[in-house]
Amino acid sequence: MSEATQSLQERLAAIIAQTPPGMRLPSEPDLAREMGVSRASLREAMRTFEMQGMIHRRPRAGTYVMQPPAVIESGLEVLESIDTLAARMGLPVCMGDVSIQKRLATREEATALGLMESALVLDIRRSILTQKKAVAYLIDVLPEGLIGDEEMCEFQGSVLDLLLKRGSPSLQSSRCEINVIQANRELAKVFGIQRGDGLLMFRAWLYTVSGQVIDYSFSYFLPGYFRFHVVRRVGQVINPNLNPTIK
Amino acid sequence: MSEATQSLQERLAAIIAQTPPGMRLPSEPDLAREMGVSRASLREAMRTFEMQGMIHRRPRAGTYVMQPPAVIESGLEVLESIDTLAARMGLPVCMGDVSIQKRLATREEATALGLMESALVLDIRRSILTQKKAVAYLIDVLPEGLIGDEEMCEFQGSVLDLLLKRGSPSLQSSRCEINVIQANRELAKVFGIQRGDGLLMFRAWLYTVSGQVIDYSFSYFLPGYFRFHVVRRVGQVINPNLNPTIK
DNA sequence: AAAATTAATTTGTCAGACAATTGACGGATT
DNA sequence: AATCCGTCAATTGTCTGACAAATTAATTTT
Repeated sequence: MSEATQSLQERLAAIIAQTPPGMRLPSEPDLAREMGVSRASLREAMRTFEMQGMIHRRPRAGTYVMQPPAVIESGLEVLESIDTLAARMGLPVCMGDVSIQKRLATREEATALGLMESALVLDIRRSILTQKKAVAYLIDVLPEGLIGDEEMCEFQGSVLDLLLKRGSPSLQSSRCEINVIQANRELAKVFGIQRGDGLLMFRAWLYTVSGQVIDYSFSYFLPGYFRFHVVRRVGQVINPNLNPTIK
Repeated sequence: MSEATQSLQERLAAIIAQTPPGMRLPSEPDLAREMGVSRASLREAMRTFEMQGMIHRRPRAGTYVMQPPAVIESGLEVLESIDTLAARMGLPVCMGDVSIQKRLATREEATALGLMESALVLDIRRSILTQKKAVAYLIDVLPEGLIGDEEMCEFQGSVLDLLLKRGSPSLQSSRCEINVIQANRELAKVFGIQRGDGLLMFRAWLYTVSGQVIDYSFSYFLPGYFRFHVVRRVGQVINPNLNPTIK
């Protein structure tokens, strides 16, 4: 997305945010003039927010600001590191023991990352502490060689943040599977809980824009310390039958 | 969204789906001519799919079809009933015991639904069985009077499907909070598990287009029978500071 | 005062145009 | 023969101006 477009979207977002829910926005010609862009460009940006359910366009009547369904952007649909999340939730956290090792990929990991079975992977494990108590345990598995040793030195606790900061390869999205598991011995020890106690688990595949998986991760969370949510939409997403020639 | 717009989006979705990932789409003038719409309209539709990450537009180079990140539309971001989900996953399910009662709202429920503390609510509880084993337990709390008695007769197991079928009030989205809890006595009995065993829990607020909550629900899932996932995007969502005049 | 008519708005769509940059092609150079 | 470089068509981003259809407000009529 171009910079100008980004700027237009941000400015429009601000205008929408400053308009009380239920109120009508200025008409498109007025708003376009006011913002110094053409009506066509404005309409494209409008479509963005219509997709997000932030505005509702009634033909020949006007464009209305919707009641914000809580906070549309603060849910799981936006990918951010646990550290960033914890910081935003006001939870004072620090990184516990870090374990970094190179090893052979398991079959599961090789499949997930699209590697040969004998490939080497980088295994990064660390816990997140709050008040000296582990509340999250994160395991990232990446193809070996992706991150240089000198880069590893400035590892702050988040593989995602490191990749984002580096800027390459460009990341697109993460597929995150949500599960509940019973703590095994390793996890029980990490969290100081009983074996068999329930833990929230995310299994995630991090995709680049080219569609490759460059991070396969497991995240375990002690119940009660994190609050994840998703905004689910009522049938707005167009759902074509996916590429039959490839499938 | 108008019907013509819907049609254009569906046709464009089909074209995108039929184009192998990585390939370039026809240029905008060509595609617009081919589809019989103006370039401006086509670009608005394009923006929709760019938002979804299905295409990538490179200025002065072309529009490229992205590798579909697994199935973008089958995650939690689309709101569908457990019954619909189970059916799609090929899980043969049936509805277990149903309990419907009118009662006074608890303080928590009154807050969630925006009702007076002494208001009446409709409490619907039911379990979902597969092979005579409970795998999910659903509790919906709605304002009393929203659903008529005659409508309750054709209750098939999903409040959401009932509301969607009726069409009014128009639903917009659901805010779904994800948690893990330890089974209490009631839940242990329902699922036939031990007290303290971990369960996946969704707490959800169902919003109408006018921003009102019309369903406050708790859903409990036995681990292993359902697979929920979310596609998380890397910073595409514009995040304005929400309405300061209202907040 | 109420109803009917009229006029002004507003979104949806279209056609045509220009700018800036990319990427491929051909030619020149080493 | 291989490489480098300039040229040029192609493509997206953006703009201007316009019209249709329906809604909404204002005006007129009964």
